[in-house]
Amino acid sequence: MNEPTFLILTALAGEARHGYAVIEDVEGMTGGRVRLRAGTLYAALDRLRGEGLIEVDREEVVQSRLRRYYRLTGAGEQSLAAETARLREQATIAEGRLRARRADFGGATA
Amino acid sequence: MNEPTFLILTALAGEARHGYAVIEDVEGMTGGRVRLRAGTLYAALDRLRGEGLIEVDREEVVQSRLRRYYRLTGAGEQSLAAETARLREQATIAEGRLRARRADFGGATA
DNA sequence: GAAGCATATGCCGACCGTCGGTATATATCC
DNA sequence: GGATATATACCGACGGTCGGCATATGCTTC
Repeated sequence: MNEPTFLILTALAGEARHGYAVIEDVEGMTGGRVRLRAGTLYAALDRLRGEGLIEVDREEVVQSRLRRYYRLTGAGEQSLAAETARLREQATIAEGRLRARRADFGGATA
Repeated sequence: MNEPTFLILTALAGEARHGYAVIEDVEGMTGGRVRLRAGTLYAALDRLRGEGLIEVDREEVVQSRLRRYYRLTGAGEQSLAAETARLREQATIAEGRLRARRADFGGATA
């Protein structure tokens, strides 16, 4: 799973959100580092819907603008949980190796 | 940074390794889940070298087969550390939301 | 009142990185 | 002799993201 996809799923894990709200939530979540492009977001939303990881929650019209809200499905929740566990494992492995490296003073042990 | 790239960097964080050894280390590290394709690996190795994140450590000939060993550069180490921190942060955010969700019994609070 | 920005969805071509296969070559195992 | 493991490398195909554009409305600023 790629980063944008993971972030979109995480945004929807909080609560049902419409597309633009996902962009904003992801931006806040990443400290401004990631601002999803419209093309990326809506393509991913369609794809994720096709995969059954998210579904349309409801549609609202606010100030004559459509808002389509999405929510995580059970499969989406499981998928996000699995991906999160994977991320954590990989981070732990990488951190361990990085730490061992530094204990070496850059490789000059002797 | 994509997963294969991250895993390659992590493999080289342990010690200098040649291409095929990276494939094996990544396979072990992921519990057999990820077996890098030759195309993916060598393309990534070339790219990473171009970006200055890794460099050739040495070359050996074992049983008339060439082994080109790569190692992480200082920039590569920093890059991997930053990526690892990012992974951990995102995992923490996602976990928090998933936990909050479950505390809700799937949204039916009332 | 025009310009610019935020909101909101959506399409499109370009690009990057990975996949999957193939090529090449040697050694080992059955 | 054929399959598998080792080891590097190239290639076309594909998927997903980028970046830009289109569309439309409302709000703010000048």
